[in-house]
Amino acid sequence: MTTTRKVTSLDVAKRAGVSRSAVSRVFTPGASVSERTASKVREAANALGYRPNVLARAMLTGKSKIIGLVVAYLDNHFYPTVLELLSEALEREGYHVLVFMAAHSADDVEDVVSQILDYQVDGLILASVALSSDLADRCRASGVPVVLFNRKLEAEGELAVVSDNRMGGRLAAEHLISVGRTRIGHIAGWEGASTQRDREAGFMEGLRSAGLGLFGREVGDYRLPRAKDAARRMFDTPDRPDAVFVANDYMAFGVMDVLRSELSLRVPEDVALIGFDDVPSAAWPAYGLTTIKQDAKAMVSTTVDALLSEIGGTEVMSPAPLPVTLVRRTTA
Amino acid sequence: MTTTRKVTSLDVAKRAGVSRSAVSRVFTPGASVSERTASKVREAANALGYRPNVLARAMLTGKSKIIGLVVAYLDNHFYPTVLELLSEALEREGYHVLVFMAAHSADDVEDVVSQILDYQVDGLILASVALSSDLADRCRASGVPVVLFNRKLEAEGELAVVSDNRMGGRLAAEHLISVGRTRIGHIAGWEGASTQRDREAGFMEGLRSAGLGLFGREVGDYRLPRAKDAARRMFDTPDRPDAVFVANDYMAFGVMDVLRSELSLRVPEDVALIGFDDVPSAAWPAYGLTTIKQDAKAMVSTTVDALLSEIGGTEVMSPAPLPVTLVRRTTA
DNA sequence: CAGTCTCTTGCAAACGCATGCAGTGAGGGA
DNA sequence: TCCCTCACTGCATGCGTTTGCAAGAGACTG
Repeated sequence: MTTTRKVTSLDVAKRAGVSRSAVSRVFTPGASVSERTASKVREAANALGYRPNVLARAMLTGKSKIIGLVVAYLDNHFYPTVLELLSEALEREGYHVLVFMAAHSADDVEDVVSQILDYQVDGLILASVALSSDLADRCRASGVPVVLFNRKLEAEGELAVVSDNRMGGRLAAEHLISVGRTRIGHIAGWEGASTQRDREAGFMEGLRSAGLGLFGREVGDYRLPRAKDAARRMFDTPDRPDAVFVANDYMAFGVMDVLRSELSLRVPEDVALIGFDDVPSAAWPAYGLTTIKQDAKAMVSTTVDALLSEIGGTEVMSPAPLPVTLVRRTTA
Repeated sequence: MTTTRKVTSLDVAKRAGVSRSAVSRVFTPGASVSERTASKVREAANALGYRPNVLARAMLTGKSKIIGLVVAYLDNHFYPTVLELLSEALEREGYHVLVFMAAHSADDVEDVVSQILDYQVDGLILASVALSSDLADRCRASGVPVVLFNRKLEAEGELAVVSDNRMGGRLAAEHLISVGRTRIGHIAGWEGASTQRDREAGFMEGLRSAGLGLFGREVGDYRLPRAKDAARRMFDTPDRPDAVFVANDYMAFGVMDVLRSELSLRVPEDVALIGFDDVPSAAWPAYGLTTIKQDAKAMVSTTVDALLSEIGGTEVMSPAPLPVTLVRRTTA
């Protein structure tokens, strides 16, 4: 195995008969170089297969062009979609994404963010994970802008991009009511999440406006097995709801599965179902899930805009919650 | 906004009353430091919130502890799963994952890999993307080990981790035959992929062993809309197959959807269906997809082992194709 | 008590690049 | 013709680390 030495700007400089500075400038947009040396350098660079070392550049400029992304629920199809969009959007801006999986414990997030900061990331996106205010301080101290995606912190002034979850919950309630349901239950996600709190608050508002109360409530923690258990508890009884608002699509699939397959209930005839997110598979005919759509594209582009602005040095406020819409399919 | 200066090893050194080398050694496992200075340094580091700058370390040691991952089909649930496993496994070894999305064009892959190399990654995992031999050379020249995941190159001696796709195809054929089907079709994935070629080859072998030929064949390119079109072409006719082997689960869902929802065919009564991968949703009752299971965990750990070995300097050969198994559910 | 060995520690030299500063030459105006 | 301007270029320094080398400090042996 021929251990090919790494080719540096000096090699290129020699071959092109110029100084290291010259080749550096050729690869730095906006620097002052004559076309003549530029072409000499480019030629030499191509011949040698030279490309600037991003890490070295990062040390010097303090900009690594990498964004840390921590994400927790990759089994929920909403997040792969988001990851893809995010990655594309950031690549378009010359950034790249360092991905970190967070277990769901706060300790783990702590740990993970520490590691991320070691990489001198230019920015940090936390998708569906909570951030201790302690940690937020550390980030701020490191000068790393942070934006929370699909989660917000009540107390702190953290930058957060969210949908109008409250309105979404309200829409869900109104829709179930509009199709004539009256015994309406709710299967909640993880109660520590702002999304859950907001969706449920809006949902309760909606019920209340119609003079209805909640017929039943179980917690699914945004996890599939728990959601199925929740469904079993809620429906394996004669006195059951005729409609449920499930806090996200992913859980709704599980709920629907136990309803139809285990309990032989018909959806929507026996029980109407509405979810939240509008993940791609919600549209698949096997589910045809009626749901509240979060506009993932808008969320992503808002996130990227906000983050890049902060990186650029302009302090920015959390954008308004993004609009959600009811997507009516067959389950309600 | 208080622009907090970045805290360096020198700051810690001063505070602890030692040299930069000392603090460096404290953070370098296996270096020679007395417990006394070590604790002084640790204390100072904690007080200042110091953590070594990974990028600076990377420059010097040449090891960035980051692995580039390029991935193309994130909508196919197999890959989020893989990403999660991969990321966890690598984090356990002290590595982190820089993710790059590749469009499906070869040009794009070229571009993407170039960018990855700029980050001085220690290794490269290409999931379901082809690698031009030109590019492979560039990587080798940079001394960056590459392993292909779920795809192999016929010609080159590239490191590749794959399942026994041929055997999988054969198992699929044998199973469909064993449940009494005789008019058996195939909906193929992208024909440029080795997975497709191997699965189909094994499948054809299986048919041939039973004296059967292929009843029909369409191409779905591993994309959902194309797979649905393929299904429409294959089944919207009186003279249709009574069973289909779909080259992966993701497409199989689409196929099943058009069969049941558009063409009112019953699965498996009218047509039996078998997929490949065993993604999580294959087990969901709404589909209950019979399929050939790829052991994602095994694939990932083999990949990580191979990559780390190569990074460690020991030349390693492509491992044998990993065993696959038939998972029988309700569609065949 | 001198000699040797082992354990620590600081010094200084890298790593690959960007950039302020000063210097070069050419061109243009007076 | 002279001087000023301006576009370009090279030098040298610094980014935050790691690490070979040599020197100091004990500890131990004979």
